[in-house]
Amino acid sequence: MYSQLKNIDIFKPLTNEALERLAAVSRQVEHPKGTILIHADKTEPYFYILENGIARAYSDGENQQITFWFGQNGAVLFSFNSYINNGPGYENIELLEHCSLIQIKLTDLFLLYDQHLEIANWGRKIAEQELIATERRLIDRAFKGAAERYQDFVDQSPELIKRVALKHIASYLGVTQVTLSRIRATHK
Amino acid sequence: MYSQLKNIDIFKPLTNEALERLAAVSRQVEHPKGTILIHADKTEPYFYILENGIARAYSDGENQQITFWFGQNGAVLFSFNSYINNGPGYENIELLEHCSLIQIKLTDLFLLYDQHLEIANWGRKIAEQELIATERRLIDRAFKGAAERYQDFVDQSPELIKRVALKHIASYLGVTQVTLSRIRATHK
DNA sequence: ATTATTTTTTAACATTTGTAAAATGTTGCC
DNA sequence: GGCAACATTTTACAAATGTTAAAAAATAAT
Repeated sequence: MYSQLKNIDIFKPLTNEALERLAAVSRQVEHPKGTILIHADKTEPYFYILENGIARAYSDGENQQITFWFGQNGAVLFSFNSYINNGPGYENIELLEHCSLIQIKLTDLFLLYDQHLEIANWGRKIAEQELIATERRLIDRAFKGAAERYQDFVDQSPELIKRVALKHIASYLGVTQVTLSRIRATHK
Repeated sequence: MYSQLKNIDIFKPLTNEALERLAAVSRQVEHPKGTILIHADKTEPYFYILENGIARAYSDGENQQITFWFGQNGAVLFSFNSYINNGPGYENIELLEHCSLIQIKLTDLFLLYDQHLEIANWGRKIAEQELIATERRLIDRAFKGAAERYQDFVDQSPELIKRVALKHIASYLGVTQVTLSRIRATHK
């Protein structure tokens, strides 16, 4: 396990000693495309790191499903509210392809946070990086039109454009699929 | 300083020992209404906790200014990108009233993060709470219309409605001031 | 108190985006 | 191949929001 974690970007800042502590509570899992790894309204007990494949987080509304996050190689994947407040979350996470993941039980991870300074700071940085990315998206929604957001997405996530259904990308960008189609028809 | 921090919500989970370590690097400051405490495009060296008063974070666009955050009693206040990546940020933070704040130098805080397990986890939780709040807002934008977002804001932040200019609230809610006026005219 | 300045509302019109439904394209399976 | 299921685009129309400008109201300054 240790030698496997070593190759994943998110673990690279860690010393060998910290990595071993994490490796001791990690195990590798694989799940087929279509698996719902995290369920809304449940307190989910696991934290994952995506080794291979892609996933999306979405919430269910009245008559729509909103995708608000995509994860690729190296992304951390967890129920925000289970992880942060130990309560049921609002998001589902679906694997869009066959995925291999590192799985860590949240109780094990929390124990390490309370015991190991370096791992606590590693967890702090994970939250901070997610935070800054999420706030950037909120601000981009205000400053950029839908067409520009689409273009940014194409530029910054060429893999996702190829591999993810446009209906998911549309809701991620904050528009309907019809609007996204119109944008694509115009800007090419 | 120690006895002062003790009364601020955000410090309450801490043990006396940790609180003393933080108190040792904290100092109280006051600034008048209108002060720009954090400047966009600058690496800001301080972290603040708002003791009294209200503040907003905003970014400047071509011909508009977008407010994307409000802080009240107990809020943490810092340049995201200075704090997280030690680089210049994108936000300005303006005090909307005369404010008293606790000021901590980021270099001092980072030193504590690297020395003190409890404080590292305290910092982790700060980022996590901001993260979950920010993501909730992003999702609310997708599921709720502008009128409902306004009503939620009125319900959840009655103080801000009273004390903050509507033009700032409009951009916080993701609409123009004209649209907010229309919503207010209809829903009363 | 009066004037000046800023904020908020209102109006008219333009634009964008949404909704619903049909048409077309794609994928996988037998 | 051909059918079924699903994804994407297109069309026509409706609704929501934006833009610009001006009036009204509120706030601050002298």
